[in-house]
Amino acid sequence: MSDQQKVDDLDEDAARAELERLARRLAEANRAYHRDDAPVMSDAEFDALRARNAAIEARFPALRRDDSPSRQVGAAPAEGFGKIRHEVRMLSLENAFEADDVAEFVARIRRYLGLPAEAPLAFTAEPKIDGLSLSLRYEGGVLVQAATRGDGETGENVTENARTITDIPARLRGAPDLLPDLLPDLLPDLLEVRGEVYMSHADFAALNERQAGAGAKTFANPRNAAAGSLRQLDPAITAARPLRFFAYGWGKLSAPLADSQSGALSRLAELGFATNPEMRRCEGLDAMLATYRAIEQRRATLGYDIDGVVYKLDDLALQDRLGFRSTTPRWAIAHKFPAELAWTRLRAIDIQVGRTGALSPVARLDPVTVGGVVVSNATLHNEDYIAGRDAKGAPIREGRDIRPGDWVQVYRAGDVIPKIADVDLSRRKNDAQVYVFPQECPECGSPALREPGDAVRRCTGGLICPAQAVERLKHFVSRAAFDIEGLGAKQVEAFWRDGWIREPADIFTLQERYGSGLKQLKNREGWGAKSAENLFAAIAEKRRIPLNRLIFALGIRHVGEAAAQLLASHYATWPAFEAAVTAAAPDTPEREDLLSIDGVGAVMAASLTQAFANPAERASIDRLVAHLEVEPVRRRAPVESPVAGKTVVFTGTLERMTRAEAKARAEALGAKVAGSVSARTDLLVAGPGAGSKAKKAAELGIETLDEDGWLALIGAG
DNA sequence: GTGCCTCGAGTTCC
DNA sequence: CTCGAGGCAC
Repeated sequence: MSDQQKVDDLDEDAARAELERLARRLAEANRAYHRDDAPVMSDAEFDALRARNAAIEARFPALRRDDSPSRQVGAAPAEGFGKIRHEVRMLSLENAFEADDVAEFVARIRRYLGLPAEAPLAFTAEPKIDGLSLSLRYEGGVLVQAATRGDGETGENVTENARTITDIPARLRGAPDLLPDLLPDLLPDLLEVRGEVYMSHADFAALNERQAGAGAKTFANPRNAAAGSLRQLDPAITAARPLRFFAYGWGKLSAPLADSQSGALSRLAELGFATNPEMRRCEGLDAMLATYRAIEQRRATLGYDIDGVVYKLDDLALQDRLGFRSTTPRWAIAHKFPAELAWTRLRAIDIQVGRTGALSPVARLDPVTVGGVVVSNATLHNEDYIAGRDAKGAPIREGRDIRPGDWVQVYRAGDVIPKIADVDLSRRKNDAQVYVFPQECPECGSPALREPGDAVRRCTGGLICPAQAVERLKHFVSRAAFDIEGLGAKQVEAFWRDGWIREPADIFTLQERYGSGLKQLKNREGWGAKSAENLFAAIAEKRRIPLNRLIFALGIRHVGEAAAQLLASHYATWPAFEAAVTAAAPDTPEREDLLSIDGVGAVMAASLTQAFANPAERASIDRLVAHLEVEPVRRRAPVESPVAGKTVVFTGTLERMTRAEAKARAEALGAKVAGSVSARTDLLVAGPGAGSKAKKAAELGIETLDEDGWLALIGAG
C-alpha cells in the first residue's frame, strides 16, 4: 500500500499523485467531521495523514498544492495569526447601567429622528453573551474567512479554528453544491455574519476537569476558556474544545437580509446559524425593561454566561438614518447587569507617572476574586477620588475617604477595570492615617502641580523625568503610532534601562550602534541572531510612515489619534504641518488656520505650538524626522456626489431632517459641514427662520438653497 | 453660559 | 472601559 511507502523512496510522480489523494481524503474527512458531524476516520488516523502530507511536501516543496491540507489546517505561521482588515468596522456598544439610561437612549433616538414621544418605536432585546466576537465571511454561500474583532479595524485570521465550531456552518443552508447559477436567487453572494463565540457552563466545567486531569492549566472562567481555545495555533486543539456560536448581526452584505433587525435574525437562522432563543421584539421602553428583568431572572438557568441585555432599534431603515458615532452605533445599547462586588483589604497606595506626567494612584489589594478573575490592583483615579470627592467637589461614597489598611469593596467596571466602590469605616483601625497625595514626582522629584480646574496632578519634569520619557517611548511604538513589531513596552523599558534608547530617534540608529561591533543586540539576553535581524527589519520597515501616525506618535498633549488624523488631512505633508505649527504663535494667520480646522480648538492649538516652540522637544523631533520618509496623507477615496469636497453650512429650521442627521448625511457624501458662514463656505442650506447667516451668505455671494433644493441636489427624496 | 458629543489619557488582566 | 475635558451647537 503506497500509504506505507517511505517518503524517501517516493519519486516525483508518485509524490504528486499521493499529495492529490491526501488532499482529497483529508478534505472529505474534514467535511464529514465538521459539516456532517459524522467522522469517517479516527483523530489519530487524521493526524497521521496530515503528518504524511507535510513530510512529502517537505521533501518536494514545489509540489505543494494550492488546496493542500497544510495550507488549510495548521497552516498558521508560528509567529501567530494573519491580520484581517474588517471591511465594515466591528464596533462596541454603549453601556446602560440603569433603567434611566435606557430611557434616555430611547428618548435620544426619538429626538434624533424627530419622532414624537407617542409614535411607536420597536426594539429587539436579547442576552449579551459573555464571549468574544467573531466575523464570518461567506462568499457564494461558503465560509471563506473568520476574523476576531481585534481593535475593530483589524482582527486576527482564525478561519481554520472557526471551521471546527459546529454552530458555524461551512456552507449556508441551501447553498447549492452544483448550481452556482441559482445562487443569487437563494442566497446572498457575500455575507458577513457577526456573532459571539462562547462556552457553556457544562462544557467549561468538563474542559477544566480534563485539563486538570492532564496536568494542564485550568481556565478562570468560560470567557477566558473560549478566548484561549479560539486562539490556538493548532486548529486540532480548537476542534477538541466545545465552542459554540450565536449570530447577532452582520457586516458587509451584497444584499439586505431583511428590513428589520428581527427579520434579519430570522433570516440568519434560516441560513443555518444559531440565534439566541431569548430574543424578543419589544414595542417601547416598558416592554424592553420587562424583557431585561425576565432575562435577568433566567440568567442562572441559561447555561452560559451573559452580562446584560442588548437593545437594537428594529427598523433597519431607521438604524441607517441614525448611523454611528466614532466607536458605537447610535441605534443600539447594552443594558448591563449590576457588577459583582467583593470586599478585600487595601494594602498600599502607589503612584504611577504617565506619559503626560499625570500622577495616577493605584490601589494594591489583597488578591480577591471578582467576576471570575483574581484582582490585586485597582485604579484610584486621582487625589479627589481618594479623598471622597468628585471633580466638582461633590461627595462620592458619601464623602468617605480611602486609607491604606482599609477594607474596600471592589468591582470591575464594565467587567474589566477594577475599581473601588466603597470603604467599610466600621473596620477601620483607629490609627489609620489619612492618605497624603505626594506633591513631588516620585520618579524624578520635580514638583507635581495641579492646574486650577484640573483633576490630575502632573509632574513638571518633562523630558528629564525618566518615567515620562519611557512612557512617551512606549506611546511612540504603540499600535496606533509606529507599531514596530518586536519592540513593545517591555523591550522599550529594557533598552531604556541600559541607555540604548533615550528618545524616538535612537530607535532608528539602533542597528548602526548595536548591529555589529563590541556590544551587539544579538548577544543580549533573550536575543539571538534571528530575532535581532527581525527587529532591525521591523524598524527599517517603519522608516516610511504615514503623516497621521507620526503626528500621533509625537505624544503631544490633547493630540490623540483622531486629532492627528484631522491635522494630517489638513496639512497633507510633514513640511507643511511643521512649518504651520512652528509659525502658529497666538494672533498669527497660521494660528487662525489651525483653529479653522473643525475639531481643533484653543487648547489643542496652544499645546501644539508649545511643543514645537520648546527647544529640547523640537530638537528631538527634528532628529527623529531626519530618519524618516513621511508619507503624505492619502486623499480619502473621492465620494461620487455633487457636494464632495464642498463646505456646507446649515441654518434655520430644517423640517425634513434633524440638524445632526443633515450633518451626518452631508459628511457621508464627502462634504465638510461648518458652523458659520465664511469666504470658504461653498453652500448655505437655509430653512425658514434663517437670519444673520443667510444675510452674510448673500453678501459674500454664496450659493444658497432651501431644504428641498438640498435634498434634490444630493438625490434624496 | 449650558449641555451634548467625542476624544484623550490612564487603567487591569489574560 | 471610564472619567475628565475639549469642542461646538444652541
